[in-house]
Amino acid sequence: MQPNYQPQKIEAAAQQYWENKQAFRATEASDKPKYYCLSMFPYPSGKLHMGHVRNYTIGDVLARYHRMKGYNVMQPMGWDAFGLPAENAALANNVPPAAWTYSNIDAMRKQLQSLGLGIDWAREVTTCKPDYYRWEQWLFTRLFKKGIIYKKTSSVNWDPEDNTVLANEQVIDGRGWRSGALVEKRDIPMYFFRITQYAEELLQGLDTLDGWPEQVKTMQRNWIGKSYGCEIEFPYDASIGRAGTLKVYTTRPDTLMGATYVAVAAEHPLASQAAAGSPALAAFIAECKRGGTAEADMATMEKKGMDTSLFVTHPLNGDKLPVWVANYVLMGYGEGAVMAVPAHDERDFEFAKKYKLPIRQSIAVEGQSFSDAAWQEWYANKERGVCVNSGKYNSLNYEQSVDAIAADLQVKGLGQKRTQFRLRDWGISRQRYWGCPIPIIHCAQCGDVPVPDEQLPVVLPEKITITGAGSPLAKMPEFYQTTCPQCGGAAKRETDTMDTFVESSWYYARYTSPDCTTGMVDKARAQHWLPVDQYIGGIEHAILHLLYARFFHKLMRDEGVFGAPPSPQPSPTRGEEANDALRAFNPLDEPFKNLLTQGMVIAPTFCREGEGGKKLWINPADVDVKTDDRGRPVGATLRADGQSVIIGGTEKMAKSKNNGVDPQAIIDQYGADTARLFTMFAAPPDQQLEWNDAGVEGAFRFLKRVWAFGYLVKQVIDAKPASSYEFRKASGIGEVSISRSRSSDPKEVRREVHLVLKQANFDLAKQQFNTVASAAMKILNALEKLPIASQEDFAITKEGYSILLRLLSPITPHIAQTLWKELDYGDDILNAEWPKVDEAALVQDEIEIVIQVNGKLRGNLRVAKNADQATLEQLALSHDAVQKLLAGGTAKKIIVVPGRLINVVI
RNA sequence: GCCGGGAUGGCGGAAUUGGUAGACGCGCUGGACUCAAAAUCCAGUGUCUGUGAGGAUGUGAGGGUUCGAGUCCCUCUCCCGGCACCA
Repeated sequence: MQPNYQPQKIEAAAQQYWENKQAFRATEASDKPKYYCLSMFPYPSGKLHMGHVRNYTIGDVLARYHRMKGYNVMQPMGWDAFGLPAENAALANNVPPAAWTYSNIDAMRKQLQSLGLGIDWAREVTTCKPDYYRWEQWLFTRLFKKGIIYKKTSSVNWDPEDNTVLANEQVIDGRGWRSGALVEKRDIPMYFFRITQYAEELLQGLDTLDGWPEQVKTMQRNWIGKSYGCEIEFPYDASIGRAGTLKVYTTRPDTLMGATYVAVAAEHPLASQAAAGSPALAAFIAECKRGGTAEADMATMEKKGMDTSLFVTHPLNGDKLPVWVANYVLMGYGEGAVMAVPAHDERDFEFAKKYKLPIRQSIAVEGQSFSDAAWQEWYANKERGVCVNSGKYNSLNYEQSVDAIAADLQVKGLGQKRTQFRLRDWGISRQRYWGCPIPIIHCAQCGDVPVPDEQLPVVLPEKITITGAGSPLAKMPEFYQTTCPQCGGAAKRETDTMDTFVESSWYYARYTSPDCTTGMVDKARAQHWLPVDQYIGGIEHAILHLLYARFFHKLMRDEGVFGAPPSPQPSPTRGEEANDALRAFNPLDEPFKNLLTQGMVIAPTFCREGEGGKKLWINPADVDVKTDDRGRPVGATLRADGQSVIIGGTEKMAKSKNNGVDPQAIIDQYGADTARLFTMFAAPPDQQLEWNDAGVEGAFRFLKRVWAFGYLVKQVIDAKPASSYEFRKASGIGEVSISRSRSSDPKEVRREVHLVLKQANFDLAKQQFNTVASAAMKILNALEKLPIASQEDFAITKEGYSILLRLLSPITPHIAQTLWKELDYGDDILNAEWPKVDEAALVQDEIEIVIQVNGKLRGNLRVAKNADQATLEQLALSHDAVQKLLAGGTAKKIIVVPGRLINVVI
């Protein structure tokens, strides 16, 4: 055994050992319970970043821990290989997206392997390969025939200079990122997944996900946004062109009597109709169409509107209400029109003040007085309000007035109660090249015809030149010229590709049988491995990816992909009790049983002011930070020139701030175990992780101590000592006399080790790995204090060290495996049993309890473990500090918390 | 703007869920070893005050509940994630 810790050497050897044994190959043939551990697959950008290291280390810790706990673990890896960056790289470097992607995958696979992850690489899935996307196309054609996929027009960001659709991130301050042209909204036909048909099930399914963070479920609930309200129709007569009704949806029908105007979106038919006779209005509508489609922009822009000079009739009181066009009303939401109640909606209030529209109070709250001078919080309160100025509805509360108003609307045929979802259907058409081709053929005779099974996959041509303008496939006749599968006539293939969220919505299922050539998955293997027992990924995926994957799972279930009958679905008509039975987790309904969302990796930033105030960002690796004699930073200098630099904030590692740390550099210098230990130790998984070079050094130092201690144990083992003298000689104590203080008492050390192990088990259950790492440090600290001067000392040391290695094994597998074997604990720590707490070792005769006076710490006492309450009270009262504060008086009350404290109230 | 989080020493964080705030690590200070440095080891380290034992104070800000609050309630500030075409 080497006396020094040499990570490069032992990591290569351990990885070779696992490779030779095919240690991480997962098969269905096992009598152990299965554990499917999945980390979100990466986009193959070409370089591993710290976020990946963190994500995959967390997954690997869970996978290895469960293996030692006796599970048959499957941990796969693959590539989310379609997407925009490949096209951007093609533009920048003149490399075809396919070639760029495949070489990135090769580079990243090597990097991931150097981290020592326990991955079954035989299950690797690459989404840009036809054998994967073929089955996505297959599902598409089924869903198209079923009507789950349909076509409609929808708004996109249009760059009028490049004649290209832009992604939201390509729109910067309302302009195209490359052309700089002002972006406008343009309506184009797209394919949509009817996810709204599953809204109710997606909502109710959240109740079965006990293993998901409450935070994520709340975000999804709010995103789906089920609301209870009314649809209301405002009639108009032939005086404005032709007679009809304007339909709106509102969650506040109780305020209907306070409605003073209605507002429609710029794209609404009534708006177009009014614009025909008004150039000013037409100009305003054109202005509304300027800018991008991102919701955040729409919600933060200044609220603007214009009167159409049209009027509609209030359905209950017959008032004439003006129709306005407003930029904050969106055609894609609800009916594209809203009734405005300025007195009880903050947005309508602002709008009414700005355009001097009437504000009419229709809700009152006791003890509050209404004034239209300024908005007050209570105006929108629906719990405490009652109707006023509302005729026959006066003094009714929210529920009563909604019932009464809905009933009256229904009698008139002008409205009814309706539940509504905020969730919109999922548009998946992309006018891009590097994505999965949409398997549709457009025939002048037969319309949109799905590509027949025998013609799948529709293969994306990989030899191509990207220009950045327009859709490349639309310029390739050899791709789009085809014949109609139905009539055999000349036809045109669809040239749009699918949203890359489609590929990432079912990869978890494909991993169960990546080689299956007869369907999306092999039914038996999918049933064996699904659901994913533990899914790990960034919190930024809390809504979109995780919602789409849940949706896809249900689509596959209903298509019979898993080969089991679908479970009964929740339905409002089944009643609450019937639905209760569906609140238990069902692997056919939900793909991910447990979810862990990790925080981002952040790092300090440094910069200098360049010309014109432009900031030049400097990599932290090139900076020396000076501190005062207490360790507070007082300044920083650039190592290259010794001149000072500005210390910026701590931000997400990003190219734009030049504060990234290359994981490969850390692995090369310290080894994968150090990188893994630091990322686990520095913060709990769900929090942000601040990168810190000194902390990395600390992790490395700890592993060196672990190794050195192992070397010492090995020396004692090899010496085969038979007497106290020989133990002392072998462990290096020699003749030095030992005073057995509490920290060097063998029984106390053993107690400490088992106590820490107990806490570590608790922390592992909470998935709080930073304190598991600190538990390992505590165990080593305790063992180092115990002199090995006897057989008993050595037995406790060996037991403690075996616990330490097993605790470390999931986090730093290479060093743990190497030492496990060197010290003859066994051949393979992967299959070692997880250590058990010896409760007998924890027992103490005397315990320490705290004495408080009025809740303030005043001292402590060592008392017999089973002292009774009266004894404890007496002991507390006779305590010096308590006597002093009592000053001869008596205690009002004594609170005894068993095993913890006594609080004397005076 | 809307939805969801977060804030604890010089720094990352801990506190078994209302019971000793600051575990563990980093940094810093002093010491040992060394010709010296590195590495390693030992001791100390929230702040203020005191020679000292000690005392006061302290978990983003302000208020409240409680014998007792980092933890529960109310109000506010700042920071982060998402907002449907980045993945």
